[in-house]
Amino acid sequence: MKIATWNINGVRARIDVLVAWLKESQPDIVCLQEIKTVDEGFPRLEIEALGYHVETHGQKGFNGVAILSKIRPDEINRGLPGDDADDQSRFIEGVFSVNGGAIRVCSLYLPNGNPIGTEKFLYKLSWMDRLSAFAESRLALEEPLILAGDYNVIAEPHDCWDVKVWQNDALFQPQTRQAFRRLENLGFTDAVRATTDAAPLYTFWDYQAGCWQKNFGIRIDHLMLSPEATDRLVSTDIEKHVRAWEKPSDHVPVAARFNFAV
DNA sequence: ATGTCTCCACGTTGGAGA
Repeated sequence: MKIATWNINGVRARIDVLVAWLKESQPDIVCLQEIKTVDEGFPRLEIEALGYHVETHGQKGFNGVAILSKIRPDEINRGLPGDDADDQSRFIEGVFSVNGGAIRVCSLYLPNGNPIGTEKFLYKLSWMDRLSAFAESRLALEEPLILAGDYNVIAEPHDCWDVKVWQNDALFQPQTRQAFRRLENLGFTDAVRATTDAAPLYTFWDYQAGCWQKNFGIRIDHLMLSPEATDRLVSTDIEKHVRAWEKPSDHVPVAARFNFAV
C-alpha cells in the first residue's frame, strides 16, 4: 500500500497537475494540504473519476486539508482536538480497514509560525502541543498510525540548504525542533529517515530567486509513523521530478510503501 | 535582498499569506 502526502498549494489551480500525478504515481491514500478552498469548491469529480474517495476539511482562501483514498474510509474526523476556538482547517483523520484491522491516516498542515515573536509563532507551538497530545492518545490504540503532512519544521540542519538563512525562521527555531522531537520521543518514526541516510533531501523549493534551479530547498513534509506502522514500512520516495512540471506546487509529493494488504 | 505564487475582495489591482 502506497500512502503519500503533498502540499498542493491550491487544489483548484493545481487540478491538472494533481490528476497527472495520481495517474503516474498510483497512490492508495493521499494526504493533501493547502487545498485553499471550501469543501464545495474541491474539484471532486475529476478525482472521483480516477477511482478515489474524497474527504475534505476546507476553508475559504487559506489552509484546508483532504484525504483521497482508493478504499472507502470507515470513519473521518475533522479538526485537531484541544482547542474549540481554533477555526483553521489544518487536520483530518481517516480510518481504513486492512487485513481485517484498522489503520489511521492523518493529513496535517502545521502552522508556518512566522514571524517569530508574534501570536503566529505561539499558535504554531500550541498547535504542536495539541498534536503531541493527540498522537499520545492514539498510541494507546496500538494501531498503525500515519501522521502525514506539511509540518513546517526543519528537523535537522541537513534538512535545509543553508542554516544561516533559516536560523531566524519559525521553521528552524529550537522550540519548533524540540516540539517535533517530542513526537519522536513518543515513539513516532520519520519514514524517510528510517529508509535512507542520504542528505540533503528536500521536499520544498521556494518559487522565488531560482531556488529550484539552485537546489535551495528544505525538507518539511514528513510521514511520522507509530511503531505498528513502522513495522510495516517498506520504502519511501520523495517524488522530486514533479517540481519540474508545468505550474508545479512549491512542495513535492512524499510517499511511503507499507506491506498492509487491503 | 525579498526576485513568485494563490487566493480574495466594495475586484480588472493590491494585500495577505507562505
